[in-house]
This record gives sequence, structure tokens and C-alpha cells, in this order.
Amino acid sequence: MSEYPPPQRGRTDAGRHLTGGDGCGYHRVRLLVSTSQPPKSIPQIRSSTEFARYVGLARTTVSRVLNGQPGLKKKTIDRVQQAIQETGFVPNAYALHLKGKRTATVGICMETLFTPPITRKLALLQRRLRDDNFSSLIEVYESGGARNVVRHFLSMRVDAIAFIGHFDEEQFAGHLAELRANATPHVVIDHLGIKGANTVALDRVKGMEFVMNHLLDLGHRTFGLLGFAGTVRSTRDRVRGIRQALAGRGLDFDQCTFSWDHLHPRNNDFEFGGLLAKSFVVHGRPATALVALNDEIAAGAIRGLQEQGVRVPADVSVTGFNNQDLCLMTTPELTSVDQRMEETVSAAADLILSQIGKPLRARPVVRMVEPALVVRDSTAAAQAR
Amino acid sequence: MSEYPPPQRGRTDAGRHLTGGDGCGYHRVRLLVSTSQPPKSIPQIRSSTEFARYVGLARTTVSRVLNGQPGLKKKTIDRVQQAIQETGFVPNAYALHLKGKRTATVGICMETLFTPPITRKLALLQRRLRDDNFSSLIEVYESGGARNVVRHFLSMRVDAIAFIGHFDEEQFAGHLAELRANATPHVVIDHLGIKGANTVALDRVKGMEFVMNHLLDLGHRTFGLLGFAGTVRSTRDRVRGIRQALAGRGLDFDQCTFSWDHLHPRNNDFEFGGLLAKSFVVHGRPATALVALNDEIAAGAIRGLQEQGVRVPADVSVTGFNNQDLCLMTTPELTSVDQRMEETVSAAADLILSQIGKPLRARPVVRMVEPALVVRDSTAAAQAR
DNA sequence: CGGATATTCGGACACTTGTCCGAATCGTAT
DNA sequence: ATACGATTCGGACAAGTGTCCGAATATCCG
Repeated sequence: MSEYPPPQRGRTDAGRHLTGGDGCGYHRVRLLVSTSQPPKSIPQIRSSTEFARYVGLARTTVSRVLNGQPGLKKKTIDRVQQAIQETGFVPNAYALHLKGKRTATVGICMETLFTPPITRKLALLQRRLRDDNFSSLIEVYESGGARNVVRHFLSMRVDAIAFIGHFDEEQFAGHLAELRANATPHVVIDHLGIKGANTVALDRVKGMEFVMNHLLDLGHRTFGLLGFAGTVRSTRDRVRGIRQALAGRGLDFDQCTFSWDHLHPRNNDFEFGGLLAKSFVVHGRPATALVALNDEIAAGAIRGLQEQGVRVPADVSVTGFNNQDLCLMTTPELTSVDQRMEETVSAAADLILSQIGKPLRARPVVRMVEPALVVRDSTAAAQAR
Repeated sequence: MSEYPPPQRGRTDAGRHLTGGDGCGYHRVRLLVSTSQPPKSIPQIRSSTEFARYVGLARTTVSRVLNGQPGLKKKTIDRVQQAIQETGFVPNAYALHLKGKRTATVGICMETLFTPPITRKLALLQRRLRDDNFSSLIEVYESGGARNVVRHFLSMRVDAIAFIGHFDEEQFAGHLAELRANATPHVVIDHLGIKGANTVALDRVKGMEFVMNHLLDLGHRTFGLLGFAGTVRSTRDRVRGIRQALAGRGLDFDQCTFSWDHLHPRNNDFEFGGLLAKSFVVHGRPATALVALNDEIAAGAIRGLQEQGVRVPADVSVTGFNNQDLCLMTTPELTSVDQRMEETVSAAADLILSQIGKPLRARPVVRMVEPALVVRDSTAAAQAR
């Protein structure tokens, strides 16, 4: 799994429901039927042949009008335009592709659509692709149906495929082989380490180094790590960043860091952060700074600390990761690491778009995007206790 | 525009950047090239003809294998399967459609991909469509290119189109005419009031009635309205809900409600909420409850109040709308209105899926989804001052 | 009205696939 | 070796579109 746990249905339903909400179907749904004008007597146009018949011109003539060829009377062109207005005829893109035209479609495969960072990347990528006149076919990757996703994209003759999130590395080898066999370019966004895959990913090692150096500069020497127990590559990279930063100052990882991850379930990250903060307090606050895996955990930790009467950042500093909008909503505002998603997505788009229509590169390209530390008010100089 | 202002690039970049981040290109991006195995000598297979040649069978025989027809030797079937493994051959979906097969694709057109409620609806809709073996082609609607979106969907012969968000009502009439002419079913999610459109929308009137009745039951009689100045239908509906609830208790809207919307720009809703709360305090706190248009504004208002030394809910109650995850992250947790998106999306999916392959309904269908009030800790009995 | 030019017509082909069908080939039993 | 049933072959067609091209028609000028 990724940095985010799977979505929980009804996670925000924790309050008391006063009205509605028994969650058993549509009986809660009112049905209204409004009046409307009767349908006009325009025939169903399903092909250029039928359309030409409707206009009263030869199919070839209509085709020439639609494709802007010269040698046509203005009157003829107007007649066709008029008929398009009337019938809403649109040529079949599938037939065009069969004639050799590119589909101008990019497949986007995501781990999930339920986490903010991934949907934000989707949004950025879609915008970029649209600007380049490509449309986006989306699929969510599920461990079982993964192969079907790729095969479906290939059957749709997408010009390229982008994968966003974290995927099964073993299955991925098979996908890459299929993509290579079909000369379809690809890029993997934010899953570093897939062998043979073109990859654009945030340098999470460096991100955590930034965080740690910032805290070390503020005089912190003991750190509580919140949520770093995972074995996913992106988590391991962050731990490595922490290790390296500490090593850079001659400090020992095992002596400087503490973790209470094993004490609590990780369902809702915000809640998880709160529980971790409480364990931290209960265990005598053995650190001056809490370093969280992501913003949600950090925000939960801030809340948890405050509920225990611990001041942030006067008593304890807290850091997040991802620099989501949430960072501005905590009190104090949260120091975090910005993913520079625009950079990531832009580089990924460049990577696939530059390969479309050309022979595939023999060697995979890996691009690392450097994150940026955003310092806000949740971090301050370490206080002697 | 909708309830949400347009996305602001770099909205979360408000802190001090210590590292990286001059925002001028890719020089920040390191490039690594990893080694890989040389490409194998498997030919590019572009059609079933080429594939059959590769296998050494007749194209028709291969086709029969691929489509599971009887009367084939096991050895032949195995040979084909083997060749698929080797070449990654996938039949062209475009040719299949030309043979009359449905595209099994639904177009999803969104106002934007940058707001949580809309992307969440996208996620839910995509999951439902996928469960029904449809794939999702997405486009973002921009006032200028709107017509192209619909025409593109039609040229892609999508089986249906779903619109999510708020759209230009005048342009929409044209879209509906085109959809009708092409016998393509549609549904509009959450933009109530488009003439002739099949619509599924939250009953925002009722939502605000729930909020107001809840507050009225708690003894509140004066209300600060945060962010209700917009003229969009969804905003007007909410104001109507407030009016109706007050009228139901014999109270006068103009005497009971206050607004400071005109005093502040609405860029970032969270910030906007904070500014509104401060105006509320500066103007002598003429209300006992603040009713916000959405959760972000409410969260900002809570923060703003607290910064001014006003306690929530002891001194002032605050309510949100949408019941996002954010509601659990404020202190105190935020009373809000749940959109019941699962209901909405499910009803919308039913509406379009039930129409695919059948003649279009003559009259548009409008379904209202009843929201649910979720009471948390940001609302309490009105305090005499 | 004759002739020249400008348009339009309509048949043909290609793109890829699934299916039909008669002909050819394989495998096996006699 | 022959015959028969089981497979496979390969030509043909259809789907919708763009393009080519010779033939047909419309338009214009004198």
C-alpha cells in the first residue's frame, strides 16, 4: 500500500445523525418529472452516408467539406454547416483511427482516486494533456484486475500510459513487457524503483533530509517518528533520509529516534496521529520534535499534543509531509515538504509525449524531482526541559 | 462559478522556502539512466493479420480462437495463447466498435478536478462504472471549449455522458440538443435547474433547513451567514432553505441574519472564513451562531473566532456544509451537512446506465437527494450574553 | 448557344475485425 | 491404401471514414 490507507466509507459519519441517513437504498430519493418540449422529427444520423443523404450531397463531397478541402462552393459549405447544426452529426472517431489517425488518447492508471495527492496529480496531468490536445482515459488499478487495465488501454490504442501511485512490482514487469511489445510509451509517477520503468518521482530521501536538517539547525536532537513503520519504498526512502541527515551530524539513528507506531492501528491518519501523540506524552516525551510521515498524521499529532496540554511549537515541534492545504488549517500552521507536483507531472508528461510516434527508448529514464521545505509555525527552537 | 473559487496555483506555498523552489523549469530535476536488457527480436504486431502470420495460422482461425468458438484443436488454441504471451497482441477496440459493438465508455465531464467534493464524486462514479464494465473518458469543461468536449465525447461514441459540477446554462441547451440528436443518454450531477436535463442533485434547501432547525432548537435566534453572497443556484437554494426554516418559526430573515461577505475577497475559503469571523467580532458579535456555506469557510471561521478569544461553541456555534474529512480535524469538530454522495452518484449511474441502448426518455428526470445533518461539537445551546 | 471552367458525383480502396462458407487438408479408422 | 470426419484455410463481406479519380453536371463567359 501507499502512504495512504485504503478509503474508508463513511469515515466522516461519526456524528449523530438527526435526519435521513439509514443508508439502505433510494427510498430517500424523491423523483420529479418536469415537462419538456416534444422531440423534433430529425432523423437519427449514424454515419456520413446517412448524413450526406440528409444534406442531399454526395458522401465524398460532404467529407471534403468536413475536412476543409479546397474547390468547394461557399453555398455547399453552408449547406453542410447548416445540416450539422440541425442533426448534430459528428464523425466516428473509431473509423478515423482505423484510417491511421492517432487516437490522441492517453491512459491514466491510478492506484486509487480517493486520496488528495493522487487526484491532484491526475488533475494536473489531465490539464497538461488537454492543453496538448490529448484526452484522458482513466482506470483504477486493482491488484486483481491490473492486467486487464493495461490490456484495455492497449486495445483502445492509447498513445501512451501514465501510472500514478504505488503498484505491485512483480505484476508490473509483465505490463512493461506488453507495453514494449506494443511500442506504447509509459511513465510511472511516484513509484520509484520499478525495474525497467520510466519513472518520475519525488526525492523523498532529500525531502526528509531537508526536514531533519531544519530541525537539527533548530537544536533538536531527539525525534519521535510518526507513521514510518511501513515497508513501502516511499516510506523506506524517507527513513533513509532521516538516517543520512543524522549521520551527517554524527548522530546515531537508533539513539535519536523513537516510534510508537506499533501501538496503534492506522485506519484514519488524522486519528492515528492523535493516538501517536498521546503515546508520546504518556511515555514521558522522550523527544523535542515529532516528525510525521504526512500532513494528516502531523495535524492529528498537533491536536493530540494540545489536548494533552503540550504546546506546539513551544514545547514540541511538529513536521508534516506533502504540503497540502491542510497545512494552513492547523494551529499553528504546519511546516511541511512540498511535493512540487507541477514539476513532477510536467516532467512525466514531457516524458510520454516526447515518445509518442517515435521508436521507444531502449533504456528507461528515471527523473528525480527535488522537493522544497516549507517552514511555517509548527517548528521552533528546541526547548531545554 | 461553483461553491469553490478557481484553483490557485501555489496556494500552499505561503511559507519560507529554504531549499529549491525557484520555479523556473527542470534544472532542478536530476536525470538518471539505468541499465536494462537489450530489446528482444519480437516483431511489432499491429493487426490480427500480422499476428496470424506470426502464429502460422489463418487469420480466421486465430479469430475463432480469440472469440472462443468451438471446433478447435487444443494444440491450436495453445499455440495462439503462447503467441499472445510472446507478442502482447491485443485486438483493436476501434475495429470492434465498427462492427457494431458498443464502446462501453462513458464520458465524464467535470467543472474542475481541483475541488475535493467533485473529485470524490468522480471517484465514486468511476468505481461504479468500472463495476459495470464501463470505462471512463474524462474531460474538464471550460467555458470556451465546452462544445468541443461534448462533440469529442460524441465522436468517441460514448454510451452516455455524466456532467459533474456547475455549468453554463445557456450553452447547456445546445449540448442537450446534440445529445438528443445522437441518442446519447446524459445526467447532470449537482447542478439543479438546467431545463430539459436529467438531473441528480442534493436538496440544498432541505440541507440548510436541517442546519437552521438544529440551531433554532438550540435556542439560537440571530445568525451570521458566511459566504452566501453568491448568485449560483446552489447558493440561492441554501439561502432559501434558511429563509424557510426561519419562516417556519415565525422569524424574519432580514432581522435574524447578518453578513459581512462584501467586506472581503473570496480567494481561499479557509482564509475567507477567518476574515469573516473577525468582521463578526469587530462588529460586536450580533449573532450567536455562524452558518457557513461550506466546511472550509467554517473551519476558517472557527480559527478566526478562537484567535479573537471567542470560544466555540460556548460563545458562538459554527456550522459547515459538505461533511468533508476536514470536519474531524477542526477543534471542536464541525457540525456539517453530509452530501450523501454515494446516493447521488449511485442514482446518477442508474439513470444513465438504464438508458443505454434504449430509446431516450422524452421527458427529463430530476432526482433530489436528501442530505443528512451530522451534529458534532461546534454547535451548542445559545448562550445569553 | 457553344465552349471552357468550376463543381459535384459516385465508384473504388484502405484501415481492422468477426463471421460465414465452400474448399482444402489433416488425422484416423477401416 | 482408402474413406470419412475433424480441422483449417482463405476469400468475401460488413462496419464508417478519408481520399483518389474519371465521369457527369453546373456555371460562367463570350
